Amino acid sequence: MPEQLTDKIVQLALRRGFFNPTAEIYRAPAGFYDLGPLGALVKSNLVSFWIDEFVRRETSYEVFLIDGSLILPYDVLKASGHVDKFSDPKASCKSCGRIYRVDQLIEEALGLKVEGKSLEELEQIVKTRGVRCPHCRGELSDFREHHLMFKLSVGGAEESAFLRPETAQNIFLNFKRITYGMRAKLPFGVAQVGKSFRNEIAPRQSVIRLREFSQMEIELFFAPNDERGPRGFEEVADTEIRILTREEQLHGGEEPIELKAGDAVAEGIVPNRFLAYYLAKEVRFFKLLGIPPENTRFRHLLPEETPHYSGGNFDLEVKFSFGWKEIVGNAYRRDYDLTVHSRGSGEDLSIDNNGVKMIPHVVEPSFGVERIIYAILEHSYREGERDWPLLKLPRIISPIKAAIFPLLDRENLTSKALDVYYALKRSRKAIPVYYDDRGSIGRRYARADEVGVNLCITIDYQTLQDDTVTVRDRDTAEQARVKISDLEDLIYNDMFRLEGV
RNA sequence: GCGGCCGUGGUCUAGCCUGGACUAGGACGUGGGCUUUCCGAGCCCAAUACCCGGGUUCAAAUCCCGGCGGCCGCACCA
Repeated sequence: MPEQLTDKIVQLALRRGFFNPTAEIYRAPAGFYDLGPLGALVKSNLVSFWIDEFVRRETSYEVFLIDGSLILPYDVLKASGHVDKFSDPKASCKSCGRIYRVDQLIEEALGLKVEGKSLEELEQIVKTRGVRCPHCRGELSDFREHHLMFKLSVGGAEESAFLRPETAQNIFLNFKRITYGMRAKLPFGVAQVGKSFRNEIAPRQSVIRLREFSQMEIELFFAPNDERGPRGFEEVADTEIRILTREEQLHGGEEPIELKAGDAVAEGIVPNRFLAYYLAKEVRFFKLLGIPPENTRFRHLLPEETPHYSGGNFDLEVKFSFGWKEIVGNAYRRDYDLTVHSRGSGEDLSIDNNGVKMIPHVVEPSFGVERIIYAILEHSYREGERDWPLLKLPRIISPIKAAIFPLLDRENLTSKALDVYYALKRSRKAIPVYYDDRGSIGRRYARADEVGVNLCITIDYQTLQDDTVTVRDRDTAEQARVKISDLEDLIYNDMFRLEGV
């Protein structure tokens, strides 16, 4: 059985410090991962790049970046619907201890539809109809709700609260202040990057399904009757997007249709231009991250997969070695969130749009950070191009931008190399670099390639004569000789080199 | 959460079935030393492992039970 790509990526991640299970030395519960030194750099680079592309350099409307609390009071999540929707009724068998989902047990045993019934009602049904453990016929007891949210109690009064199950809620909670404080006019966006928490039953696949994970999200607020869409929509209207339609899925098909973002709206497949704008933007974003469009598709979620208020959800799925997997969720949530929070809080969250009072609609692209990191790793991993593995990370994402090597471990070369290294370290540009003089030069190139170091700088005997060094490019392995005085700018410019668009 | 398979240094693994000679072997990697004038060269030295707990036994990496973790399938996945 050949070794799978996922195994290789996970091994590399462990070995070289990209990520590893949390509290490994204690064998802690699954679903938590720490980013190591290189992983932390990759994440920080990815987040910065995303903020650049979706917030700072956004010219179609204003996007405000906020940073909200991870702990949210019970009432917020009750109003949003999470308290009710994010829990499953469970019970355990008195004699064998197995745990079951009560609703499924009843449906299987009695063929009854019990959706929407309360825990107490379900317990009644089990008791009166004599539903028993399917495994050992034991009596069922200990009926309780399994929350997919982590429950907390806050302060002396032990007020009930949860770790947020998505970043989005903070944005709705801050909506009124942002519209006032920033004098925001529709359309405008609010972005947030941060942790979310879901107490998954079975977290799996390393960093793909976590109980604690990071999201990069935008809530884009707009007037529902705004058919012009974002400023500059024309610029992205020709972008080809690949959509796995509902019809195709109903036939069990896997083939996406390909059409222009503008046409997708015109043909009524994508509900509005704001959503289509993001779909097009995402295609470009991931292309820059080394994930080609042909390895992506937008899956139009089926009606039963989306909440009743959804105006259409399109998951951006990427082709991994183990199959297609969602890495961005794009949801048209209409006015649901602001409406329920108006009702829940008693605060009027409508907005004055050119003299008309209204509750704006919202489109929400939500990016899963860890999944994207994993996708980038898989798509940049190369075997066979060299005698060792090579990680062709996008240059802007790679954790280390340059490595400094003396050609040989000789005093005159190492001291010169360290001079170059410290000069780069001290630079105001704060470029991540490292110094290595261990083993042969070839081995050092191999070590650098394996973690995607963009450039390798070698100090040789000629350096001692004329203050020039060789610069080796990771992707071509070609070398150029450059002046030491030009190095800082060269490395700095190189790390912003984008390929793909 | 259910079912199946699995858990040996940093990584991959040999050994487990058929308990004892296992002071647990190897490869790669790592640290140190020598060597080395541009793509994992070579030599020497060193450190590091039987997931945790209980049981059976004169004796457990090996057999049994439980926990934790991993993989796969089902379920779940705003």
